[in-house]
Amino acid sequence: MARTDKTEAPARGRPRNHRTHGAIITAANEILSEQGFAALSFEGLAARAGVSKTSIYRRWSSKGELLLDLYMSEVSEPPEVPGRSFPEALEEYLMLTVVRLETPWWSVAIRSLVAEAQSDEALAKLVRQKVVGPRRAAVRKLMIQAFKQGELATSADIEVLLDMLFGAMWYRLLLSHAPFDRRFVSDLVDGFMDMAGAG
Amino acid sequence: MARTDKTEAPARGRPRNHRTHGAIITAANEILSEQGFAALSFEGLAARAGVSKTSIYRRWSSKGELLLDLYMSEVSEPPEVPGRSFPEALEEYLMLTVVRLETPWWSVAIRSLVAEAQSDEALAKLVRQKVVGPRRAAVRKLMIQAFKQGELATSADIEVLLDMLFGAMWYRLLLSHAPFDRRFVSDLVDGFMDMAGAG
Amino acid sequence: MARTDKTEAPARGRPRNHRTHGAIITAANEILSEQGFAALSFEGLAARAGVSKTSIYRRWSSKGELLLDLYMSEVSEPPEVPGRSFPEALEEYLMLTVVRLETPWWSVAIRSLVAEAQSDEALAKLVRQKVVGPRRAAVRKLMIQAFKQGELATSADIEVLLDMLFGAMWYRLLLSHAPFDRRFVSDLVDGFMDMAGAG
Amino acid sequence: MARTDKTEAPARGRPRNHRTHGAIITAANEILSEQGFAALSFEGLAARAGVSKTSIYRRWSSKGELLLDLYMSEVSEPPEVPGRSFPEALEEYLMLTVVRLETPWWSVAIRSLVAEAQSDEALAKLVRQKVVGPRRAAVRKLMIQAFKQGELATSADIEVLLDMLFGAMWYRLLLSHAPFDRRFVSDLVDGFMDMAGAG
DNA sequence: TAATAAGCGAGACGGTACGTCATGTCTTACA
DNA sequence: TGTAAGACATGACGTACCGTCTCGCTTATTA
Repeated sequence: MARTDKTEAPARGRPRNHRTHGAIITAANEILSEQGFAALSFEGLAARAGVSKTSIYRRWSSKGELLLDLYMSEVSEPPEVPGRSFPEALEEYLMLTVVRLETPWWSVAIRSLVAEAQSDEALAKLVRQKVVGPRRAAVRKLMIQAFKQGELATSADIEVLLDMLFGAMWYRLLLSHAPFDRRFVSDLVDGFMDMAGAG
Repeated sequence: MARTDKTEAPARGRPRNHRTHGAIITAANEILSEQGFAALSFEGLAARAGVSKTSIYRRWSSKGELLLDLYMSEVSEPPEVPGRSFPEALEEYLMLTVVRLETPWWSVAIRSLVAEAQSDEALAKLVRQKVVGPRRAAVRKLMIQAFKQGELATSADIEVLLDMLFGAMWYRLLLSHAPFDRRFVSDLVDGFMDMAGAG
Repeated sequence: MARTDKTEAPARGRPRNHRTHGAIITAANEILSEQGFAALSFEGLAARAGVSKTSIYRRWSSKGELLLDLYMSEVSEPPEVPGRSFPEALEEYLMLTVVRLETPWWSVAIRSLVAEAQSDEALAKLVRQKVVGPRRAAVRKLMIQAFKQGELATSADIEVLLDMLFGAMWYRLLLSHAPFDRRFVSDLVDGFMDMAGAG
Repeated sequence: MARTDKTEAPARGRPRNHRTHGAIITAANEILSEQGFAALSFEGLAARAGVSKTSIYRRWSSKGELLLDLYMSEVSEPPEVPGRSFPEALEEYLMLTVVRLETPWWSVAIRSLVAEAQSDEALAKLVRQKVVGPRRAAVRKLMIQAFKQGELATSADIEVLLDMLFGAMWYRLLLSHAPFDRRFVSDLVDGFMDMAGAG
């Protein structure tokens, strides 16, 4: 995360130039799209953005932090659409991810994020907080409601149910043994409801 | 994979020295255990193994290839134990993975392998062939038998069922949002049987 | 030549460290004296000088360039001593070279410089500019004066005369078929005056 | 020199294959013509000639030795043409060298030979024996005859005279400060005769 | 005719060095 | 204090050659 997020900021000395900031973000996104995360170096990024390395290090201390920032800056909260049945709501929610990942940038970003997190515990923690947690929370909320309304009927642990749903998604995304597409989400939700649905 | 796997060589030139080979493997395993995959460089590996860089490049063209070889050389086929019920066989099979991953070396190896594969399609393909595929095949076989014997009763696609089971495993392993332990496997199998089991 | 010779830099960024510079020069001179030019590698030089390879490459792009710099930094202009006859002045001038080359360092340096220039046209050009040209100019000046004052009497082209004198010097130096010593210079000047002198 | 030149040769074991020999020579000449001596490596040469490195090392222990062999194999003795005046004979002799060096191959070969000899005393000795010595001997012979016949009149040491003539040639060849061409040889001989000739 | 000896290609091997790239830190002048 | 520029030590990259070696095989001479 950008280090200025410390909220205080009494603003001493020369203020940060937001054009510098933007140039870095833009260049990073371009490199990510064109060559992937492995090709993203602070050195090359500085050159492409026309910015000094110092200015980048001042904002992010690792490639992972920068990557997470890029990722987060693009995510927006899904609109709550009430009045749906559980399977509809679930499919709609999961579909958002699939649709997003049809854009190569997103695919590269999220896969790199997880890859990077394997050897960077700080980043891993952030990923759990910013990416994994909120999604589980959203679906957990849907599930609890569905249990209440009798749409779900299983004695399995709800956390395990979340693991099975999201796990299947990440599994296809990261291991690529089969397509990660709308059809898959549809099948996944159908299969899940077939097993866990009431009736 | 080591490049000598090109089927049958007619044995020309000076043969490979298996001591050299062994020294590399040993040193690589040590570095992996002690410092992790990020600290594994061909340069340092050569120094530690007392071997020239050329001798390493001759065998593996990337760190990922080497890593997969290290991984594969340690895997052994699980003994077939007949006469079990499906949930017992499934739990036993999945438990093998959990037990293995209690050793830090295994955890580092497999997580690095997947991380590396995110930006190396050739490696990704090998991982699917050597790691993902056989495991799915093994459990698929168990499932088919279970369906026949009436232990499983669901109309969900079998591939989706595999995605949910293995997905949950990988998800906990790679995202670490919750413990990846024996308890988890037990809960997972219980939950799965609760939903998909007959009766 | 060191790359900073680009006229006047407006001094941007961190300035070059002259201690780094000095350490390189010193180490290079030592290696040259002790082991000769063939043993001079950028790798070894960096190690000996306690300096990074980058810092060397930043200054010189080839061993030849560095060598010329080492050579030039040691050369000083010969003092003009007026009131001599032409043969005395000539002998004194050429003798300076012989005396210098009695030191092994000089011999190694200049011979390596010419050797290197055989396959490096950029270096060859520099050698002509910095080494060959000034020496010819100095002796050409003496000759013109000698012609004016009647000390030389020959209709041979002055450039050819220079070729014969300097050529004889380089020939003995590079081919080593006979000693390159004070006696030789003395004989050379005597022979030259015997043929080209007036009277 | 090829190591088999030891004259004895009771010929045991499998005899050398002259096609192998020829392939090496041919390839070496090609590389020399196309890319120069600096680009000539035993490794690359073996590949180009379709020959093993061993086969090359068996014949020549260094690039210099090989180069001298290439050079010598192309040289033929100049035909003695009697009945000429000294300046005519001298010019004809020196002109042979100039003409030969108009071919790039020759220029590269001889310049590389001298360059290499600067750091390889064994090669230097061979060059003196095979290249420098015979040429000096030939012209020395001409000079002695010329002195006897009154065509030369100078008290300068004959060795110094040879140094001036050949020195001027090598000087232009190796330092390239001025053209090394027929015009130069003509001027050189003219200048020399102007100074040293009788009358 | 068998033994012996060398030639030969292929290619492994431990080395050394290459020239480049990226890291993260630093130092400077200027804003 | 931010910034661009760039120096710096470090360390790794992947490649090229070096000169030596070890193989299987071939081609000669000698016993």
